[in-house]
Amino acid sequence: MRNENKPVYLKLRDIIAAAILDGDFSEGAMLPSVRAFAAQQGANPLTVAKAYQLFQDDGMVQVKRGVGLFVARGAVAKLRKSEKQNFLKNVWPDVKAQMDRAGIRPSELLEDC
Amino acid sequence: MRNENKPVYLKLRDIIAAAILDGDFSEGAMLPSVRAFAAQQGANPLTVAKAYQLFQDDGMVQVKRGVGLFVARGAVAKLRKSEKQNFLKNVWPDVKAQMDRAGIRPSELLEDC
DNA sequence: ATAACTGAATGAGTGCCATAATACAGTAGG
DNA sequence: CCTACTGTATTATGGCACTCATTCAGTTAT
Repeated sequence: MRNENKPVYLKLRDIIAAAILDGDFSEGAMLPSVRAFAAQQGANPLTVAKAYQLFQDDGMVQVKRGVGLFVARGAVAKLRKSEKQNFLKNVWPDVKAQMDRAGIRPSELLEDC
Repeated sequence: MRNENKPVYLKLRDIIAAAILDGDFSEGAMLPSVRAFAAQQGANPLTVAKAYQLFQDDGMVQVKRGVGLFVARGAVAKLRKSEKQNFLKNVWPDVKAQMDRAGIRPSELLEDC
């Protein structure tokens, strides 16, 4: 697998990012507290905090100390753009090389286009 | 990046796999010795041995102790099949999910089809 | 025999990850 | 005020994966 070999704090980051992109948390909405999310995911609160920290560094999550963490304005578009750039720059080249080596044609993967 | 965060022995594995799939080493041919390949790649011989070990475990590389490592019969087809199955089962689902979340359409990535 | 090459095992060192146990700091509500 | 909730900092610890230096073991050619 690919998600299994990833550190917990990065897996948590992905879960949060997916939730934000899926609209589970609108902009301005409060995210689950560190302790609550830790309990829900069966993880350590500090590990959750480390995951949240990644979003704070990018300004996608605003912290109101003593209150909670909130999805920043414009975070959804910013996150989607960031995810896209990362995919095109870091993920896709390797994926394409892997496909070429394995002899996989794109038509095997897609129904449309 | 993605290859940068990967352990050296897995990067070496990929290099070897690509070389075999590209036909740089035909079936029955001797692979570079552990020390030679290590020197060539600027890696430690034991790390190279660990990479080679992965192929031995799958029976794609035959070892003649004291002589060298050789590409096993049927290894190319076996390797290509293995790479394909791994891609379809472990890589592609995550990649597709990532594309959907980031709003990337397949047509942005492919010229043909 | 001996030199020069092969792969392989043992053990140690290193760094990241995850956790635990506290303690601290800020905010809201009764 | 006080309680209960927020996020955060500190320190220590255990575990695990990766890497490597050393050494051993097998083969071949001279």
